[in-house]
Amino acid sequence: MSVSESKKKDTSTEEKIKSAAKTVFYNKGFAATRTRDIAEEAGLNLALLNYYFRSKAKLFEIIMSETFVGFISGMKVILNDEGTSLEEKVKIIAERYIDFIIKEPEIPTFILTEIRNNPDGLLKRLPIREIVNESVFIKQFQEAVEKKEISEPNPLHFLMNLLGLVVFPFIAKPIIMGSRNLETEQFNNLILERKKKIPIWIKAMFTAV
Amino acid sequence: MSVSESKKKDTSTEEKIKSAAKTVFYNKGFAATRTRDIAEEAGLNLALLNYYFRSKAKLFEIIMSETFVGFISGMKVILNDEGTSLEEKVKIIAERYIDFIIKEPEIPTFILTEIRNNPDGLLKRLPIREIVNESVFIKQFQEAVEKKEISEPNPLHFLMNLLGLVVFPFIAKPIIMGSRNLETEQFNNLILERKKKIPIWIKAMFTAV
DNA sequence: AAAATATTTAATCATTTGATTAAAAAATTT
DNA sequence: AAATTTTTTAATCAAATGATTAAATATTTT
Repeated sequence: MSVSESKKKDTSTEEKIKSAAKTVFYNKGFAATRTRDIAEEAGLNLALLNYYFRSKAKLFEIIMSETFVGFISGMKVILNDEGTSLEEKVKIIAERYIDFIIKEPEIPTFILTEIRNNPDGLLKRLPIREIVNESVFIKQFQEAVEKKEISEPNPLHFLMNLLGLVVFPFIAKPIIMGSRNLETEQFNNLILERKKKIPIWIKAMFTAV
Repeated sequence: MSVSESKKKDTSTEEKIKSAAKTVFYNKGFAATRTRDIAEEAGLNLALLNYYFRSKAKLFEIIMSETFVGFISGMKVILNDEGTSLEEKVKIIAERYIDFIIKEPEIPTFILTEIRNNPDGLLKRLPIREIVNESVFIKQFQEAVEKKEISEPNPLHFLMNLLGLVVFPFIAKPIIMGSRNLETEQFNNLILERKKKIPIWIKAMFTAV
């Protein structure tokens, strides 16, 4: 494939629609999104949407799948790395996910609200159960509990706290920004501080005294 | 007002509509809710909705206001109590909010998603700025920082972490329940454990060594 | 270049959905 | 009990919205 071909594909109509759909779906959710919003965002005729993707639902399905896979699949790899300690895993998750979400800050709210509207359908696709039940992380956690290095026996609390610390500020972003009249840059700086702080906080929370 | 009158009012058509609207709006959000869903949930004719509340938007407005006030106003009182220490405030917030949300678990997601869809309009109504900038809590926090009892100088991190630990599990509820095939009761037990744990975690995170 | 195929557009359809209306029924007042 | 007011219902409207179609344009293949 030539350079011009690949460039052409990047900005092809199909890609334009997908990109516009992402933007609109992320910000408004499925129900509040009009197909006309997507067409307008893409600068294209409405009929192209159905020409390329057959229906709003199908298009959404594609966006959602890609988003979920992009968000969660990395997690599985990190949590199954035999070469990193528990502490290192926390560090890597905090850093990578904060960087990832800063680039696409609407994703957490998007995922959580769309799962609310269709829990069964979407959850089947995500390897959450494997992560929580069979991962290297879980083994390491249980070992640490046995060695009394960790005071909390339930790994679910550990994961909830870690993900909560990482993700919650993005979900509450409008409230946080409104509470102190922050601009996006200030908000992002606040969040970036947390890349270093979260691993320290988690360590303080869970290491047995 | 007689007993029968008050009982009648509790189950009056207007109350039935409000109650049904709460249920449907909480679970699906404004955009995904059809006025017909509300009428059906209430077991009433669709036209009654407009007869009593004039429009879907007006009805939503009422539900939302009541929900927001109920959720946040208590917080302001707790954080402005001169008679409780920082540590006690954390304990009270964790306990009260977990009890509150267990009764209406959809509220956090409802609030956060509806704020996303209309940040300016709704945030004006909430006394977030006063809480974060002028509360007794803030004074106590700053004193503790000066006395080097607390290592983290920014109260926003403290509040984000506290609220994140309390609220995030409810937002991620479908994922958490799906991850281990939990029933609602098991999920609630997991959450109830956190009433005691969160104050301990917060203390561990923030007390200077 | 001609033919065939793929893409795009404008117009239109059918359904959904928020809202209204006029009449019926119920409750309240006189 | 009659008159009046309030509440409820069934039918319908109008706008929004997802989707389709047929024709026009562009691209690719022969």
